[in-house]
Amino acid sequence: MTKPPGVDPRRTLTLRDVSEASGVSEMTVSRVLRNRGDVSDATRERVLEAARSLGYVPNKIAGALASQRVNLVGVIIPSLSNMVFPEVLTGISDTLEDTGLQPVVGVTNYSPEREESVIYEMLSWRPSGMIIAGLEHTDASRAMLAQAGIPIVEVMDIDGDAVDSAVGISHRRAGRQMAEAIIAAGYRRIAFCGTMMPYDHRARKRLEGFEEALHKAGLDLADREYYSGGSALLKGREMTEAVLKRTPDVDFLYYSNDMIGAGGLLYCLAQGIDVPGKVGLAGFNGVELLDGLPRKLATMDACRLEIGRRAAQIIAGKHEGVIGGEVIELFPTLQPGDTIRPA
Amino acid sequence: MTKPPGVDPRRTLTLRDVSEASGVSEMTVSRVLRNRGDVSDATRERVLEAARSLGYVPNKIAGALASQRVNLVGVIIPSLSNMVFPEVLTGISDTLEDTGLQPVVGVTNYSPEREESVIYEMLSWRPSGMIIAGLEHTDASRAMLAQAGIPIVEVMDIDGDAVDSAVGISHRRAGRQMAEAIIAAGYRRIAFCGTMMPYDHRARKRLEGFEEALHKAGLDLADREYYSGGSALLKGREMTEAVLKRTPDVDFLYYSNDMIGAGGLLYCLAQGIDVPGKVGLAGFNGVELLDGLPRKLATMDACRLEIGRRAAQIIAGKHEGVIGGEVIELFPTLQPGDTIRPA
DNA sequence: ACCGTGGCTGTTAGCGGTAACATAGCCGAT
DNA sequence: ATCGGCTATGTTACCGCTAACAGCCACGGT
Repeated sequence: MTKPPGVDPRRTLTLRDVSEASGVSEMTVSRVLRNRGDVSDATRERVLEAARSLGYVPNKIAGALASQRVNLVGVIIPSLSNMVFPEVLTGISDTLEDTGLQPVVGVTNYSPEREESVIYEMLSWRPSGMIIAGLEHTDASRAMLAQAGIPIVEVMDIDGDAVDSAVGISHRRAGRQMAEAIIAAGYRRIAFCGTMMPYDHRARKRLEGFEEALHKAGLDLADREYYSGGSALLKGREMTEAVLKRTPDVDFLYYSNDMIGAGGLLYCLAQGIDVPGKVGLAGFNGVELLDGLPRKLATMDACRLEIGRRAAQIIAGKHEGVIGGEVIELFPTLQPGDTIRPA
Repeated sequence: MTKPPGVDPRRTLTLRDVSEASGVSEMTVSRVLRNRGDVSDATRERVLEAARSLGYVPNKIAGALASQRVNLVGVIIPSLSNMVFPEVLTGISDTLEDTGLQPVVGVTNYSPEREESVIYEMLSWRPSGMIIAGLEHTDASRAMLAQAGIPIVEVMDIDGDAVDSAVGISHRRAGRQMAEAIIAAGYRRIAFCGTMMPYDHRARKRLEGFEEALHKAGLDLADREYYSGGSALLKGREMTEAVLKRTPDVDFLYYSNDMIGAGGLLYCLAQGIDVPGKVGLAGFNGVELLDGLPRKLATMDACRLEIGRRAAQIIAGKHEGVIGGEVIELFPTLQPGDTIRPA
């Protein structure tokens, strides 16, 4: 808050101002504004009227300090441009809505150091709980979270050890399932296109599961291509072109997300390539965007809304007193769409 | 992590704990942790070591109350799923990065009532400044913002009256310019597809400017179609089909945003419609997504990053002492792409 | 009349920091 | 030796609100 020097006639108001304007003690005003304790209707009316006419806005900083209670829940995610995370956020907000808790978002840009400082910053506001994407954090981050004495929910992923609670899917399993479906459909020359980001652990785990299943079937990735930055749709197009030129006998492309998958799909259609006959395609996430494409891309839903909801429920529940970490695994369903040929 | 002295091992730590552990006063610890004032190197080291080994995280609530300073900037936007707003946010974060200020996001879902309560909630944390999308707010909202005694920047739009400062483009003018370009290219049977949302004031203003320019040229909208909810890409496709079936002689479709425009483009291409020969198309926003489409959609950049940056600069500047509302108009450029035929 | 009771309101003492001022050494200049 | 001027550290008084408890008053039962 900027404190203007000198005597400011528009000094920010305090309980005292409302108390003087309504002729009762500050405590009574506080009670009225929080709907707590017994206050007579007459007094309540007078106080509310005074507060309204003055335009009083309570100071939650002081309130939080005095009551040792903060109705905020920190939510830390890697990015806002991924679409996946806003959806998780939606699930969180919806569920928190009627608990009196409020989400506060922090973004790390997939950087562990940045994540560490965002965690530190958030904890310094003493939130009631924390929801954070992923299970991979720096040692310092984990220590801070563990020490904080508040419920922590790590979301999206359950392949690893949680600090406290976790809600998510097994990306390794998801990758495996997709590979199995692809193999079952008869594809054999399978390539992968994905992000270069070393810190997208979930994409990495999907690929690991995917390759594991390939190996089990005696196969290897026929080709692979990575990108970073830029328009995902465009990159998908470019990577697809690169792979198909370099390894013409590829008959399936597995993308680390739907956006690049959509780019690949548009490329194939524009080139007149028979999808899914000559080349099959699959992505990951089940983003809404896909509904508008000329053909439906095979994908797996990442249960984003549900993850947000369950995470928020855990926080809201603990807030009420429960303790102890729990791990909730959700199971994504494979949506074959129109880009894997029927087995 | 060393176990802190005292009865409750998991009690949250305070300055006093660090002070006792390092043998100096709380004040000195406070100075070290904020890098303020003169502290000898020896003491500094000792304090930092103690703080680190205890895992102390300062309590910003107490700090803010005592110092009357909060390094937060409230940012209120209608939605996170629009892509436009995350980009504005990026501009804001980037600029705020090295000012010690930190953005805190609130989402209104295009509801004025929700906006009002988000404003109230945010102001109750006494932020250093506030950035809020749009110029249209309830009377109560405007009053709160005006009274708050902090810099307020309304962003995206400058067609209207600002509470304090504003940074944005004229959507009315943007609509007009697009109409003029379309008319100049020889199109005459022009239709509009857009959102139904009554509170998307900027889309409304663009349409108003657009129609104004049509009227000036003696034209009227040949048809119009609205949607709400669902996948924008899909809706664009459906609306386009509906318009072209209902009014077959339409030769141009103006979309209220790029996403539905992209859907329309994909539909036209799939139908083998000659774009831009038989039908021209244009959207609005200049979203990155468009780069990946088979053909480039005509659009106008909404200067989102720049808006975020300038808004943040204003807050950061005022924070340093400057006062007085300023209005900054930015000028979007028309990107004709491949979907308006050359004039 | 007395006391207990319950409804309403006020008083006191912090919450965990920080601003502002006070103080203790230590130095060199007088 | 004295003093002023540093630098490094400590002390005090809040910031604006709320938990916990204290006080007051009207009322009804005995």
